[in-house]
Amino acid sequence: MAYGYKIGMLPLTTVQRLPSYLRVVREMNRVGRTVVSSNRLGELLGLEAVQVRKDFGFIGITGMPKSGYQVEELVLAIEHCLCWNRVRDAVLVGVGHLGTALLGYQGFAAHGLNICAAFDLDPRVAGREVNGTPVSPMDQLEPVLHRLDVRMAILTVSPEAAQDVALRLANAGIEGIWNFTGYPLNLPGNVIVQDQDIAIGLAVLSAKLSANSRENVPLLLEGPPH
Amino acid sequence: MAYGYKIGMLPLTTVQRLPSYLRVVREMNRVGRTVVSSNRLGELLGLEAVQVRKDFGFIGITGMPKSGYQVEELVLAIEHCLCWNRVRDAVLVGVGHLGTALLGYQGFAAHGLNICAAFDLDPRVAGREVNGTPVSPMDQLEPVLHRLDVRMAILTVSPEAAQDVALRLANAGIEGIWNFTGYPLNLPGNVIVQDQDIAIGLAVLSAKLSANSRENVPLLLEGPPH
DNA sequence: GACTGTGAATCTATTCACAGCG
DNA sequence: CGCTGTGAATAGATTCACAGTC
Repeated sequence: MAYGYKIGMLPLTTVQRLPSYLRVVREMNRVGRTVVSSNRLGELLGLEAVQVRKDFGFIGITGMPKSGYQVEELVLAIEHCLCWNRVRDAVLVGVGHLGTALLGYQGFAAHGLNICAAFDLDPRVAGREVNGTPVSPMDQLEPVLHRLDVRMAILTVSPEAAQDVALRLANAGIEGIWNFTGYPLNLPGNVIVQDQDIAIGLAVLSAKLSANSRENVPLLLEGPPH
Repeated sequence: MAYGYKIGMLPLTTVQRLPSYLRVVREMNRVGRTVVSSNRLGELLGLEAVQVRKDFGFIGITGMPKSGYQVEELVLAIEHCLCWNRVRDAVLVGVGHLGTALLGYQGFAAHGLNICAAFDLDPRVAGREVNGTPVSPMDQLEPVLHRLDVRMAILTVSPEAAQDVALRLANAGIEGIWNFTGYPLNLPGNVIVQDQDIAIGLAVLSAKLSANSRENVPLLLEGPPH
């Protein structure tokens, strides 16, 4: 019930690896390389070659014995899986430090994402443009959303405001929320929430660093995974 | 070889859930709540109660039948696991949109992280302070690092510069790199790299959104996980 | 009765081993 | 041969079922 192993027909873990495959094969495509083996890709990304082959099997890509996979075919197939071959509009709510950074991030174009409007409570921010995107006051949220036909929202407000704003987004017909607030949103089941909690990465790194230190100090510790 | 299931003696998945537990129990502690059941925590975080109990077992916390777990004990134990109860210094390299946002992020204090110095190539940025942290030019990286005794670095340079800068950090004695560049770093095995790839979250959300659309359109699709 | 704690069962993901093909 | 593709084996995470305790 809590887990969510599959997305459509793809394993979640496969979907999570698609962006890194895509980055590499796009670069290969750019420099004119036409084929690549699972072995080479695995080497570049720190994965087992079998895993790469299994993943490509899931997204319906089949390679050629002896030579490998067609680079261009891979680019198109992965973009298709993620819908990154067409532009998806999104709105951003909360133009603080992080919201501003995301509005200025150039990479979204390569991921088919276009932030077409932003919102903020602060009257000093609302009304202006931030990194090229017009910012409206929060009370314009519902009217603007009704005009725009947007399915996705990026939530970068404070944790305290997160739940309220998310509910307003859900009621205004938003289908997917990319939640940067760290607050665990409680929404009707038809709204998809993707949590992007920066603290998780920091937690893993912190724990690894301290496990590393304890290795040099006398303490019981498990060896590396295999 | 590629996976990394355990951190010290804790399962990776448990470590990844610790930040959300911590956020909730800190809030409970703040408002004066002294005990909490696994059931209640699971409900708040969208997890099974058993999972919560298993996780707490791993970090050595034991509760009381009938009443539950001591909130304060949980806060201390989780902070201890993640080393978030003492301050860990870090440097940040690459003061662009994202780097600036991270320098302005107030939440790091709650995670025991203090960014004590930043670096950037751009001479217009280097020499100034950004959100309270002094920014030095890139050629000061090694000298400053030798003076500071810092173990961790936050990498927010462009993907093109990522590998070079990471190598310099590794050579200067940095033990852990929090890598926001999306570029797969290739470093000596004693350096811990934690990738924070924003594209992964977007990929999962994109895939879920389009899987959702296809549900309403005629197409074969698996039901929810269970 | 309402919780915790845990072995066993289940489900998922990764890895192995090897057949098949150009 | 050098590569892909895949059934079988293994490892890990979650969930179930239930015994134990206050």
